[in-house]
Amino acid sequence: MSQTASRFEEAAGEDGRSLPKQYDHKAAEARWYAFWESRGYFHADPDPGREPYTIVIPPPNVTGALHLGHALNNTLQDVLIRWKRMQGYNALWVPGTDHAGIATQAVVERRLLAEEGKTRHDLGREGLVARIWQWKDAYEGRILSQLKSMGCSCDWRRTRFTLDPVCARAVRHTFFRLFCDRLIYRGRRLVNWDTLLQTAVADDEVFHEPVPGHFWYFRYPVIDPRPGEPQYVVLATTRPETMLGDTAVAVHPDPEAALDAAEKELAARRENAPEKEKPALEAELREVRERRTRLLPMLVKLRDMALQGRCVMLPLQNRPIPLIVDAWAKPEMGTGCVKITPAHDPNDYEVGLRHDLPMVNILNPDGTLNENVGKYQGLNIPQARERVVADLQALGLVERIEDRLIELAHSDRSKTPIEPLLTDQWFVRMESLAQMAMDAVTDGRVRITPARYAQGYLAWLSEKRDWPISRQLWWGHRIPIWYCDTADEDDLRRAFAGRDDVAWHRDEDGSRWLICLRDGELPEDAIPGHTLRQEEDVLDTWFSSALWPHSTLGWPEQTPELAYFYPTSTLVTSRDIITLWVARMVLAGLYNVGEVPFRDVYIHPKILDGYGEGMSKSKGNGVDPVDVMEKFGADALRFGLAYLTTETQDIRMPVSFECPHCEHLLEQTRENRVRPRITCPKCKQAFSTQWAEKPEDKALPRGPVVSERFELARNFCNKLWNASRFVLMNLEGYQPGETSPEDLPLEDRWILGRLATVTRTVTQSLERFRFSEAARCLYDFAWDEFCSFYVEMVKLRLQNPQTRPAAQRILVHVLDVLLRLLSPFVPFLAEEVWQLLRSGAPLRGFPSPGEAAESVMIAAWPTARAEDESAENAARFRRFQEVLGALREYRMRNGLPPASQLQVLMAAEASVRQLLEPMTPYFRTMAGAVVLGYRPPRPGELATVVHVGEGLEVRVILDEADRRRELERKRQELAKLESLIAAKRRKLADEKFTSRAPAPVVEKERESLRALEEQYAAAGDVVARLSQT
RNA sequence: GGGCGAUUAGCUCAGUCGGUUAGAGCGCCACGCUUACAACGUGGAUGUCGGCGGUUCGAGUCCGUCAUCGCCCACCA
Repeated sequence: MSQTASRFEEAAGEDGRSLPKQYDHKAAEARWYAFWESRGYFHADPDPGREPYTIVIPPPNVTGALHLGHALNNTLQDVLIRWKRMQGYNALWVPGTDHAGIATQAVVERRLLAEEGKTRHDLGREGLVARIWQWKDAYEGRILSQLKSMGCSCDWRRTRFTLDPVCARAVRHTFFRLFCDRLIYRGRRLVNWDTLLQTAVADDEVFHEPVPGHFWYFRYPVIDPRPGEPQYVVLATTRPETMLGDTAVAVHPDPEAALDAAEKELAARRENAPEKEKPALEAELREVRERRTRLLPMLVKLRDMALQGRCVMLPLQNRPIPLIVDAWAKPEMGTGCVKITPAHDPNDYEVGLRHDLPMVNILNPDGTLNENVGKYQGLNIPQARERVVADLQALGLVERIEDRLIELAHSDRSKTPIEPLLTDQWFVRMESLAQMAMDAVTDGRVRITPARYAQGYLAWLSEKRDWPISRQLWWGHRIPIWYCDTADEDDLRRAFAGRDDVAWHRDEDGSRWLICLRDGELPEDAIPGHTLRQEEDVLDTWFSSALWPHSTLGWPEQTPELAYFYPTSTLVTSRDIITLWVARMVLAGLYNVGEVPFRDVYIHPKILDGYGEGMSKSKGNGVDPVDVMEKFGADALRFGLAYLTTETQDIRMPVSFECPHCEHLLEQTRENRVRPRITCPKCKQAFSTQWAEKPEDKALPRGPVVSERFELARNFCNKLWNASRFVLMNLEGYQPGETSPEDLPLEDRWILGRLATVTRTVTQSLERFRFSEAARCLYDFAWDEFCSFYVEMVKLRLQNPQTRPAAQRILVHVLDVLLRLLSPFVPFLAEEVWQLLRSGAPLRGFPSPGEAAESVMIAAWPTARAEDESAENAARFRRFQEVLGALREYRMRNGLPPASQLQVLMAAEASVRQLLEPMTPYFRTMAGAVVLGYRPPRPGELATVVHVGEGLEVRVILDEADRRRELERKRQELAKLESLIAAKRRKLADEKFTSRAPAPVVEKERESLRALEEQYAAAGDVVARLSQT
């Protein structure tokens, strides 16, 4: 026995009597995690003799500490990995963290500015990156320790970071291969530009939010209008400043046909629309028709002018721009024509490409206007907007202004408005890669659970939009490209002769060489006589994340780990990164390794606050799992989360501040959750929150944020602890031995049968990722069956030296199996009890004893003993439970004092009597009822019926004082039974039912009617007897 | 605009293949500290299963529709 365990044994005492009445989670957690680690239980190494089961962690961002969503994600992974480990799989859980490029750099930059008033340019690239590494070290440490305190059984030797040398090598090899395969290219494209962080961001990193704005109507003068032609074109915009970059005005090629089509569509929609929407559609329809008279003639004229190559004058810039013909201009919208700003709008960009328009970029990377806008240069966007509108107004070119709510694109990271900007970026060509990833799901090589999420995955991939992978940041994998403008191809061939780790081709516009290197760095003078310049940009974080399942296992090296553990088994993640991450892992795995990265993807629910909003740092409604563990324990956190993980529902979790002074719980509201300090309404003392920044706030004790929804799990843990204490306190004289099922009393055979069923249910639930189902099954069994019945009943047998040994063996065995089933959910508690049980009962089992494993986490997962399951035993035990329940109810209803004894008469058929007679002592201990005999009441004996079952009537001897009340109750009962019986009879008299419903259902109804009639007869009999004087 | 999910007790949620009188935890009421457990025990009260229509012998469950809430995708000069 290890030192840890023997010291523990001493502390526990010999018979468990000195164990505390409340489970001390803190002591157990520290003790057993260290024990597991010291034994190397979390380690997994390739072993051809065993089947692997692998999970790679979704690497948490090093931006900050873990929140409750991570706790859920990792709890579920640990449940799976512990379960599979116990099933005998060689179970590997690879841990690690993600550098989260843009997010982490943004956090560190923000802090740098707040605390030191410096920007990244004050530190320079190296300085800033060094700062971020410091930050990363601190938060990585904190994250890993949070995972450990949750009990996560990761193989910590294999901890990876997406920016570490192993992952970096994988990134470089992937980039190099993609480059050689021409699947990576550089091009000038319109991208989402974050002007605060000054980087491109992907569509996925953009969210839309309605903000109040305006619709401005401007007039662009027509150049040299001919008679009958309009003097100017009216255009509408929500972003006036972009007009400075306009290079055309578009009009539809056939405005009349377009209006016809629009009208037709609206008319059709109106036909099918529900009444409520009809007025709105009606109005739209009128509007379109009205346009025919109001706008159509002019649109036709403008179209003709466009075909003649006519121009309008762009005001303020005094630049002629062409009228063009393009179907993008919808006659049914706006003013019917549209200004084209190719460099600052995605749709206009497409128009610009079609018509080969100049693309005038008007923005600097920081969001100020550049040299292309003359006197507006240097203004920021709001300033420029104001000036442009004012200047146009002064020229009389503003027709009108309307208020309007605009769905404005914002950057996920900086929360500032996104500007579409034309820049040089790197892209991955998605066509073939996306198809591979789609096929993997459609043909079932990757299974997504719940299946409905496959739809979004496929829809997103089917767009096959190229993936912008460059980011103008400093924190990340630098793009391994060197530029050379001056060399010719011969120079390159000579310089890199014989090297297979260098590849090159020309830039899209042919102006320069792009040279890609697989490993290491290229010196500036790698090509004699020419100077190389390295690309400044870094790669999108998801580029390295996409490689995670194989890069963590050592790819591109053909490591034994890669060969053995890849493809991994299950990926557990949340739905918001199915496209960003899951899809990209699938395509990267297929491209690099030629095999899918995982067989199963399980998508778990999201944790929401009491208002149904997602939890986040910025909202201030986040919960730190450490706070929950501190208050309730790691096991309660885990069990509580698993219990709440159902198929379709997100987890709604109202949260409270806990006053650190008086433990009062203060419900968190939208209003109070962002305050730096709160005064407890109960004890009137102040405490600080996560928002505390001022020293005087920070000095206050912190009020943790917790949720009462973990109480159920905490109470359950305590219940398990006390049931275990009971077993441990009754181990004296325990002797392991063979037990034959035939010798066991009903309660033993019942609990063994239930144990088998529970074992099968829990196993099947886990196989289908039904975590809540598994947890509920264990909860109900442990509490309502093991504790409330089995333990209560076994107490009697433990007192009798004759029956004690067998009772002990079964009791110990049931606890043993239960602990193993619970162990993936509540590993600390299970281990604590397991070790105590091991010192008192090292040999145990049914029907034959065996030696208990040295830890529950490496014990064998139970298998259901089908031969223990007996529907007959279950039914027999249920009869006992029913009688017991009826007797208890009678006691409570009549407010009998606890010490009083019920006197019971049973009228029973022989078989029922045979069943109930052995239970006589239990009626006494569990219901305070003495069975006087198996007979009907004698004449004059005052009694009432408390239970009627098949072949059984249970009566209780009545006090004269209770007669009236009981009479009244029975009369009410009769009335209720009467209506039930009437309904039942009607149903059975209905020929449609009896002829069409399946025979067993009809028979069941008949039986049910018979039972009701018996109850009715019995109650009637009681009424008759009690009514007599 | 397209898609997904939800609506069951005061609150948070289960409810398997359509089949007895619809469940749990918390909260509430009554009684009880009985040597495993008051973080507990025993018992109780609480329901138009969102509305309407349909299929069916039978609907919380299946279909249609409406309402409300949440999420995702696309788009809006």
